[in-house]
Amino acid sequence: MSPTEEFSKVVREWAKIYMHRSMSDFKRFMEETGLSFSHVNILMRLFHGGMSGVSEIGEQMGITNAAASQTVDRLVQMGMIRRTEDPQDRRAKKLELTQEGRVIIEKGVDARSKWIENLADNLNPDQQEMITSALTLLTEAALKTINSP
Amino acid sequence: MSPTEEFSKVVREWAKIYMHRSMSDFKRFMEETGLSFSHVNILMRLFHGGMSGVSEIGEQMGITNAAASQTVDRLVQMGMIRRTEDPQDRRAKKLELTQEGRVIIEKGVDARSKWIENLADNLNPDQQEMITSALTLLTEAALKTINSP
DNA sequence: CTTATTAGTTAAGTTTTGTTAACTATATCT
DNA sequence: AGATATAGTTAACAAAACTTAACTAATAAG
Repeated sequence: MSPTEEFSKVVREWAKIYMHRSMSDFKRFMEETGLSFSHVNILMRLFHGGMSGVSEIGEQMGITNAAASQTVDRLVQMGMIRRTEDPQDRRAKKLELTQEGRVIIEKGVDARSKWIENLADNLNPDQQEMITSALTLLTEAALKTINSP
Repeated sequence: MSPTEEFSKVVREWAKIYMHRSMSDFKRFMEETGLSFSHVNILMRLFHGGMSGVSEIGEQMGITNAAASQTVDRLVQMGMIRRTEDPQDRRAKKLELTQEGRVIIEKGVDARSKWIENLADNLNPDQQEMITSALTLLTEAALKTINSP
């Protein structure tokens, strides 16, 4: 196997393990909270960096305004999202997580981080440092490909 | 930031980029083929390593036998799966991809690999080698944590 | 000012995906 | 052989997640 093939293979192998773990964590989280994939998706977006409009959510999820409005409404009824009138433009709504919503999502995010910390415990400082440099390199290379698929 | 925190951060950063890319590729693939998440899931499992029973599919997806049977039937009607009687146990069915199914899934898998090869082009041989060692180490460490969450 | 656009909601109906329950056919156990 | 278990299918129905179309309210443009 050529070095590049080897590279390709280990990238895929690591991704397979990481994805498998993330997916099963995600699935368990959905079962525990009674939230659907779309629900978690929306709450995550509000958690990281916030977001204003109902339309924006629809656009990003590739669904109609109406569908987004209904899903958001469901989350409002569950007490996960607070929906208030935007004072700048009173047609629009400002969406943000409630205390309850934030706590639940935080719990999910923390659970995911914990596994990585666990991983670090199985690696000595030199190894951690080497992996850190390697992944930094990889991330930089990936960012370059974003505009050249 | 401590070396371990740095480690944790870059692992998450790389995962974020990789996942984002995988997800949008996956979504596009679903749109192009008209297949649902569950459909692709089943076809992928049959593609990698094959699988026999309808029940096994149900178990792995966390749905009932009946639901698995219906979804499989849908894929048979689409011409993606061939469903034959298992000669060893005539109650059971042997499921495998048809030519058409295999070609479609292969196309999806190839598209995903292509990006990684693209990535390699942005890295010189020394960098590739270093990343290969790092990810091998990381994968090994991850496998150790599987039985100790 | 009045017309058009934009943001969001609501109602009605469809599609997808799942469940439960009843059934067929084969295999296994005693 | 006869009772029981297993693999899968089918029918009837329920829930989730969409869509389209009609509607309200606020803003932007002529």
